[in-house]
Amino acid sequence: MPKKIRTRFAPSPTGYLHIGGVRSALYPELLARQLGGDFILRIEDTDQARFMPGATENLCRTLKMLGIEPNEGVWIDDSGKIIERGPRGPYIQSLRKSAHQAYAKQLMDMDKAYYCFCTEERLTEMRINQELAHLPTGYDGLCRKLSKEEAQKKVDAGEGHVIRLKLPKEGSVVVDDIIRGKVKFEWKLVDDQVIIKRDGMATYHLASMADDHDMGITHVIRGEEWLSSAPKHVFIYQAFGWELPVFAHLPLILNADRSKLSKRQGDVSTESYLDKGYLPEALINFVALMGWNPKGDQEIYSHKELVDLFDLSKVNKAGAIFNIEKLNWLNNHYLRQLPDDKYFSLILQYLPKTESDLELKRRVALLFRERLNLPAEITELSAFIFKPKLDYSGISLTWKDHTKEEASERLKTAKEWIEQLDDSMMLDSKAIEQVIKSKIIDKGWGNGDTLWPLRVALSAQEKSPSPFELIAIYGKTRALKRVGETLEYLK
RNA sequence: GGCGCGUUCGUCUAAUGGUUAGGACGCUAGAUUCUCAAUCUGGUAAUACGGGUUCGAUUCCCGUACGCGCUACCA
Repeated sequence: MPKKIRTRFAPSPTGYLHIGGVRSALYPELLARQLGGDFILRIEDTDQARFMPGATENLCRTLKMLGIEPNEGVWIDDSGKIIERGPRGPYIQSLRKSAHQAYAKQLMDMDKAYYCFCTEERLTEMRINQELAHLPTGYDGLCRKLSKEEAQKKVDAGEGHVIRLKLPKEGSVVVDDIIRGKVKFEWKLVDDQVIIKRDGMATYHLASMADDHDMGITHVIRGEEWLSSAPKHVFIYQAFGWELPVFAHLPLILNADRSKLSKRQGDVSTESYLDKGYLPEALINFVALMGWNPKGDQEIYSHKELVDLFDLSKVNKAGAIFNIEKLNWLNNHYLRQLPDDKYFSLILQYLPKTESDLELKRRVALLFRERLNLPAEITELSAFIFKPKLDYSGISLTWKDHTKEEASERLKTAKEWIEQLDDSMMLDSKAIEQVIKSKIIDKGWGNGDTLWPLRVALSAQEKSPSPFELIAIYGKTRALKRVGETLEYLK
C-alpha cells in the first residue's frame, strides 16, 4: 500500500498571515485532499523574541475564513480558543523543546554536532573581518576543534553555549526538489548552523526537520527562501537515517518592483483583504493561479476543482508579481455569483445607517451589483439615491445642443407619464421602460433628448443606472419629487 | 563579495525541437445604448542578449546581462 500523504503548513506566529502564506498553506492542502492524505497545521514559535500574542489565533481565523482547514494540528474552535487535535502532538513547536534537545544530543553522540561557546561579540567581529577581507562569511569552526572532554568541562562549569551542526568540509550534496530538479551545493560553503540556541530552544533547522519527521510529513512544501538551507536539512535527515520527504520550494510572490512581497510595499495582510470585501473564493482562485496553472483557458476555479487538478510538479519556478487588477476582476465575478441574500449581507454595512427601509437598501444593492469590485464601492455609487435633495449645479440637464426650455418640456411631460404609471408595475423597471419608450415614440421625441434629462433629474450624476431603474428604486412619490425639484431648479 | 534560483505580451500564464507563439487581467476600438456598468466582437503587446547543437530552436547546452533569495543563537 502506498504511503499516506501528509503535508503541512508551518507558519511562525510573528504577525498576520500574508498572501504568500495563503499559497504556502493552500498548495499542501490541495495535495493532501487530492490524494486522501492529511493536512497539518503546526505553529513554529521557537523564536520567543519575535512571538506575537494573538498571531496564532489570527492565522487560524484567516485560514478558516478562506476554507483552508487542517484535519490535524493546531486549530481554532468556535469560541476563538486555540485547540490541538490529532495523535502526533503537541503541534506547537515550543512545546516540543525537550524532543528537540534529545535529537541534538543524539547528533552529538554521532559526532554530527558540537558545543560552541563563542560569544555574540566574537561572532560579529569574525563576520566583519570576513566581509572586509571579501571572504565568504560563516562560522570559522573554532569550537569544532574542541575535544569532547574539553567541551563537556566547559558545559559542566556552566559556560553558555549553543549546539552547531558538524557539517562535512568537502564534497557536495544534491537536494532533489520536485519543482526545481536536482540542486547541487558544495559542503565547504555551507555553514555549521546553530541548531540549539543559548536558551535551549531549537532553531528552525532542527525543530522543523525533527517535527516533520515525527509527524510523518511526506511533502515539505515551503517558500524558495529555504532552498539555500536545504543542504542542512538533508544532512539532518541523513544523519538520523530518516527517509527524505519530497521537497518543493515554491517561487516567491513579489511586489511590483520584483522584490519579495513585504509589508513595506502595499498591503499583504490577508485579513485586511478579507475585511475589504475580497471574497474567500476569489482570493483562493487568485492565489492558486500564481505560480501554477492547470493548462487550458479556464480562469475560474472552485476549491474543489483545484483539489482535483493540482499538480505540484507543474508549479512554476519564477516568482510572480501580485496583480491586484486581476484579483478585482475575480472578485467582481464571485460577487455576482453570490446568492442574493449572502450578497446583500455583505453590502448592507456600506449603505447609509440613517436609511431604515431595508427593502429599499436591498434593491439598491442588487441594482449596483455588476459594477462592484468591492462592496465598499457601493457607498459612493449609490449615495445620490439616499440624499433628500440633489444638487444639479455640477451637471448639465440638457441633451447635446438642446435648450433648457426643451429639457423642461421633456421633464414636465415625463412627470405626467410617471404619475400615470400603473402602481402594479412600479417595481418592474423593464415594464416602466416599455411604457415610457412608447410614449416617447408617440411624442415623436428622441430617447436621448428625453431620457438624459430624466436620468440626470433623478440622479444628478453623469453616470448612473437607467432612469427606469431609478424610477423603480424611488417609487412614484420620490421620483416625482425629484423631477419636480429639477423643474424648479431649471426656472 | 560568495552560493543558489530565475528570465515568454505591462501583469498572471499556455505551448512545442517545426504554431500566424494561445488564453486571462489591463488598456483600446466597435456593436448595444440616454450615460455608466454588464455583455458581445475586434485590436494592442512577449520568447532578455550572445554563442553553440540541429535541416530547424522560444524549447536542449554554454556564456553574458539583469532580477530575486540565502549568507543570524529569525523563520
